[in-house]
Amino acid sequence: MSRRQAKDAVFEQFARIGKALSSPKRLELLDLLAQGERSVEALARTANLNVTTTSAHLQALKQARVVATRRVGTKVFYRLAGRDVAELYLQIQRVAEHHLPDLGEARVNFLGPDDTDEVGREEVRRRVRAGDVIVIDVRPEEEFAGGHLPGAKSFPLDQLAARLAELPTGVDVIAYCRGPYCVLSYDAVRLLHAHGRTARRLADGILEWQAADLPVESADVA
Amino acid sequence: MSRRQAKDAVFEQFARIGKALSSPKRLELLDLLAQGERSVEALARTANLNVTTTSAHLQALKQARVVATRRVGTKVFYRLAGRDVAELYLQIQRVAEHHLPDLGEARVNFLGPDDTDEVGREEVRRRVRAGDVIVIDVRPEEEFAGGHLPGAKSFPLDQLAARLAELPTGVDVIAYCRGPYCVLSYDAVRLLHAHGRTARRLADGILEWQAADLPVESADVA
DNA sequence: CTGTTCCTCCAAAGATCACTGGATCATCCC
DNA sequence: GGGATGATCCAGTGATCTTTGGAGGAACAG
Repeated sequence: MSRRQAKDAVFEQFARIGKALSSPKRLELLDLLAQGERSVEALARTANLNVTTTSAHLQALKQARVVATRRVGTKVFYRLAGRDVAELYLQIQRVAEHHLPDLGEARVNFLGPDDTDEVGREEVRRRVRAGDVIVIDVRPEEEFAGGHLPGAKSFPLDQLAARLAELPTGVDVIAYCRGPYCVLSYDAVRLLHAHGRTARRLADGILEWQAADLPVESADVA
Repeated sequence: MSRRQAKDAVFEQFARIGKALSSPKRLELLDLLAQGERSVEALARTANLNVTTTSAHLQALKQARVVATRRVGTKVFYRLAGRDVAELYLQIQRVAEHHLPDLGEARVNFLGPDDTDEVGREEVRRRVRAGDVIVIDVRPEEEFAGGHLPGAKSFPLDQLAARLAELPTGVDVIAYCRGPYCVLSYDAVRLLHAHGRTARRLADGILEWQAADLPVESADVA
């Protein structure tokens, strides 16, 4: 084998990772998997794809070794192959945010106007320790169970309106969800405002929290 | 526009970055650009592509905004759009290295057997400060000029054999080049061994050095 | 203005990829 | 074993991507 061929083979391997990340649907699947393992059918439902297509995309991700599987009965659960994959996904978001002007527009169309206040990670940590704030996790319950901010309470967005009474009045509320491109915390804060509460969003989400090596609680549902 | 469409539009933007990284040739071009700006023709020559194909790939990278251009006379110089792009590329390498078993084989085929000793970044820094080691940069001269390790001397691989006399005997030599997948430092160390010198490689290259926020010298050719 | 250099655009051919519906396979429950 | 569920495999179609040669455009030197 010539050196040129050998060199091509190396870049061919790198490109396997790149190819896995080259489809919007696959990135959406990775986005979901970054929150915890999921069955094929659950992924298909959330990503708005039919099961066959979803399975095909998952096979592509699996061949690039960025996801791994676990079988439980008739279900197959997919998960990210490692933390480095989540970091790679975050880095793509970062580059896109920094260099693609069209993303800003797409973001506003999806998340709505920037009418909610943001809070940084450090402020959240400080005020949770001080106890003068209530942090709510508005993702679906399973994702909360898979890992959440220390001290956070689970208030899935679709239960929030019905469970408003559980939130003490007169205390600042901070909502968070998957990341800066997740609509749940935006909707949650708008809902709380509509009910006269003061509420803000964590600027990013659980993924960035973990990437910053901040502590995460899991399992015991609060 | 429905929420679903808006969400798809966001992932569409992320995928623009992923698509840019989905071709082995484009990754090879990025690998070169990570060392400094280059003209289309120079890139084509080094990557073993014809100019038309190279230009097409560069347009793809440019549309994804991961590279930028600068015109000088009749030449067009391409460069990475930012440090975050270099970090994205490194993260892809990291994920590939960690999860793709085939990469190990491809790597040995390209770089040859693991018969050379490696040195870590910290040891290099320490011994450069102590002055009991000579560090040589075996990349082409232009890349050295674009930025190099503090205290390093430029000994492009193709001049190394002819300039052996300039290297004092009895002092350890450490060679480095672009990164862990760059063949130059491997060849340099083997050449030095063949001439009875003691020589080792820096485990990775200039890119990782910069990513670790270590200082880099530029311009003044030593 | 003319010729040269370097790059980009265009059109065509071949390869690869995404999606779909139907069939098949693995597992579990009864 | 029979039926149900969840996932994968397969074949076909339409779309997209890669590569190539040739034409065209920008900058420059004489």
